[in-house]
Amino acid sequence: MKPPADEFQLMDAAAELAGRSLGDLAQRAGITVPGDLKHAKGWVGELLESALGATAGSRPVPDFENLGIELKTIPLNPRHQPQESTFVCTAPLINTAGLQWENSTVKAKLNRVLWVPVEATHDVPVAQRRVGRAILWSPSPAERKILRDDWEEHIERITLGYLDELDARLGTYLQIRPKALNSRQRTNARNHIGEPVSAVPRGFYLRTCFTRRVLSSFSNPSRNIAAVAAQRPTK
DNA sequence: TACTGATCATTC
DNA sequence: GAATGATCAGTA
Repeated sequence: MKPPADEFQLMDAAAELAGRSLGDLAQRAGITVPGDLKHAKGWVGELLESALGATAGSRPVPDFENLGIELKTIPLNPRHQPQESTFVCTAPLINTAGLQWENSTVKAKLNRVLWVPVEATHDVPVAQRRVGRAILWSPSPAERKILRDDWEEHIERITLGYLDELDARLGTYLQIRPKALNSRQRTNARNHIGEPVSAVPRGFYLRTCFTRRVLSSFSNPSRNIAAVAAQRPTK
């Protein structure tokens, strides 16, 4: 699939995928469907990237670089709600002093996201799972503020060298969790007195409750309108 | 059953 | 080695 030239081409391509099965998409792309995702955890995401012409590869930039749009597949449980957290990007553990939210990778990636829901019921064979309607989303001012506050709290802990305190329970919407080959992997970091130390690599993740909010606001128009209205300054 | 910490595959 | 794509699986 060629990279979309603009947002409309991307949305057309995404709309064309709605209702199709992963087996269908894989066949078109000439890709074999894995029996399960245990040893192919990124397979669905990569299939959708291929189907929509994403270009970023493994660089820390949005998938559709020219459009500034990030592609995220979102696994749905049997009730068709998001069932997993969403990886955003690697968390920096060194040289974090002076980092600003405005220049952060998190902000760049979440500024505009194409969410593509995909059925993820374990009982259903991977090939039979269907793609849902894609949503082109940007954070509301209220969401932006919370994401920024979360990010700044995490970065401050890292900058102060309190890595031991980094914990998935911190952060309202944005959390930090291990992002590694295994628990033995290490990367460079600094402790609270500025000495070089080794630490498990971390990543930023969006909590499941956050993606549930995002999707439900789109599937329930009145709720979405209410959310927008609530942000309008009263006068 | 929801959530956190652990893990798997691939690319550059 | 570090970035991407995530889901798995044990436990609270």
